[in-house]
Amino acid sequence: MKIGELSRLTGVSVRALRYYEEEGLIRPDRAGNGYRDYCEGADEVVRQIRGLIDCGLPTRIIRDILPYLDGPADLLPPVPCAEMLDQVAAEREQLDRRIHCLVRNRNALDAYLKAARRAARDRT
Amino acid sequence: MKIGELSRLTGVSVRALRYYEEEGLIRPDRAGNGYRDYCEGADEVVRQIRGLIDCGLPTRIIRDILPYLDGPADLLPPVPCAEMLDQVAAEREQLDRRIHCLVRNRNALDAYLKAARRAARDRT
DNA sequence: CGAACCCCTCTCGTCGACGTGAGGGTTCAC
DNA sequence: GTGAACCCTCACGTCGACGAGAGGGGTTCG
Repeated sequence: MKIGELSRLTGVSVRALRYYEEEGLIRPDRAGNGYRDYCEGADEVVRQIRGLIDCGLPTRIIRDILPYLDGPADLLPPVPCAEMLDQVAAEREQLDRRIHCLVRNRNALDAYLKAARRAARDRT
Repeated sequence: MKIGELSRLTGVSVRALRYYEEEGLIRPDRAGNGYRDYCEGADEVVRQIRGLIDCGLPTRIIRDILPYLDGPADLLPPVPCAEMLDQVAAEREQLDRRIHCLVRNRNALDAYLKAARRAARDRT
């Protein structure tokens, strides 16, 4: 798959895809003419990356945890030394904190919307 | 409360606090000498803001939803016109998408950690 | 053959969220 | 009353995540 197609498939700009490669997030191989050649399933990886960037994770951290997010296919832990596990666990905690923050605020918005809609209904 | 104290209390830099004011996220009043005077509870608001910024929300959106996050105290919906409710609902959906993304990835890390630790245990 | 449409690299610009002084007033302890 | 520790307002610098364009090559269609 060439970069343009991947871009259309994911809604991520060509420039951004090249940037992700620069940052080591994704590694397409190259065709004879120098064109990037993305493998099957690259679109899911890109959506994954986009989601995490939207959630405020810097590319450095995404690069670090991406190997462990590829699903149960390769759950064979690649060289799990203890410090590395600690680091992954720390990132897990970071994600957890973000989740708690977002959930709290989503719930607050829900409560507001509920109250506002009831108020609107009562006024009719 | 002066800005330095609030900074120490929240771990947010003085510069960032001034920036939040610039962006209309928080409105301290001023003492006679021109010093910002933050009210009781400002620290919680600041932590709120920090959390959302860490989660990738731009200040513009935080400014929009902040009025509806202040807890059940003022659940009296301030002027809820229909389009505004739609916009709040849309922001709610945005939060929800981010949450789903983070939860999926946190779970993936959990699965990895579990497998890795089991592997480590089995090898001893 | 040439025009249209891909793709490449490189470089400079931009935007949000601050960091970092410069230059100057305030308050408090001694 | 002076030095240290705050505070203020500009204003410029920075860093990450791209946008936008220059300059050039590949391929496909009529």
